[in-house]
Amino acid sequence: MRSPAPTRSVSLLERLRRCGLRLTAQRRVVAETLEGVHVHLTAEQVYERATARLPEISRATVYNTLNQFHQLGVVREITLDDGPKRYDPNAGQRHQHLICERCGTVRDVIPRGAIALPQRERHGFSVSTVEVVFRGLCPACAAGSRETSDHD
Amino acid sequence: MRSPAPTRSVSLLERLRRCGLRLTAQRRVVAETLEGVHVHLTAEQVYERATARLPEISRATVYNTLNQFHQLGVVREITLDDGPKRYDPNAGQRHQHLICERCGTVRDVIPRGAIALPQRERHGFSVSTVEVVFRGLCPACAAGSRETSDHD
DNA sequence: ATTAATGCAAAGACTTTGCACCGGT
DNA sequence: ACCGGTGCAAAGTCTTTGCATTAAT
Repeated sequence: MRSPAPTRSVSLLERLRRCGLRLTAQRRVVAETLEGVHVHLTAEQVYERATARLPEISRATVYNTLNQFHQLGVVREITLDDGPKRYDPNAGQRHQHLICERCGTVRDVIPRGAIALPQRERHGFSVSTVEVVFRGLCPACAAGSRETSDHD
Repeated sequence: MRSPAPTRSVSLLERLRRCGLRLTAQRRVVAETLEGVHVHLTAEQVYERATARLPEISRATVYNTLNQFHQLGVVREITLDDGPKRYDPNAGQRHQHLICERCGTVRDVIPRGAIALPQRERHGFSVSTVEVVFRGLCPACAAGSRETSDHD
């Protein structure tokens, strides 16, 4: 095959620069941590992984950074029924979530058709967005055994 | 008109008794508080309203009670992106939610058709439930003025 | 009488914040 | 050099918990 296309859509880091944020080691590490996985991590998990690459990083910075990313719209926040929030680097791209009820893993799924609420069922609300969450068991958990999360 | 039908589906309280829970004033008040509104309250709001009827009630009891109700499946928990959980007395009945992005009000809407994820987009997950949240502005907020919640 | 339920306050989980120092630009 | 960013620890928000007391059955 030919050389891998550099079309790899702008990296998180590049997008950060464009937003006027300084390119610090911490932000780089947080961004890389998020981009490297296709499941959605909690702030604590990001902190753990970031610490492996950059031991001095602090929790506060991880939280701050994740919030900044979120505000910039480059990362999405996912709130589960309990436990901490998770962060999804795949923002911008409209998508829905698949959550494993056993291990908590969160994955993206690409949307099919638009889901709309009929006028008469809107109770007068003006609807702007729709979120859909599918819950079930991930392959690993459905397989029977494991209880762990983080099937990277 | 004739006398109102007593068909009023079993009350929360009655359901509690059937679950073997003791019928205390606290539980009665919490149940009544939840049943009286058609928007979904936070634990704190339930506590406030309950206190009006039963001054001695404690926050702990409100939280405990809401959790019990949830575990019994008579009340549903709703987690927003931020802020505290909300409690929906309309469990059992399958429905979706309409959330006002300005004031945070949460209302129910009755489902239309089932929403399914095509086999090929399931990433191996076995999907058991689907949750849909519509976000927008409630009539009051859309109207322009107010910023308050709790349009009972 | 039994034993679950309550109230209180302390603890816990998760997240944000104030401030002095550090390091991109 | 400037000023945003970082790290630390303290504080904040929401929720749970331990234990002595109270009350439903």
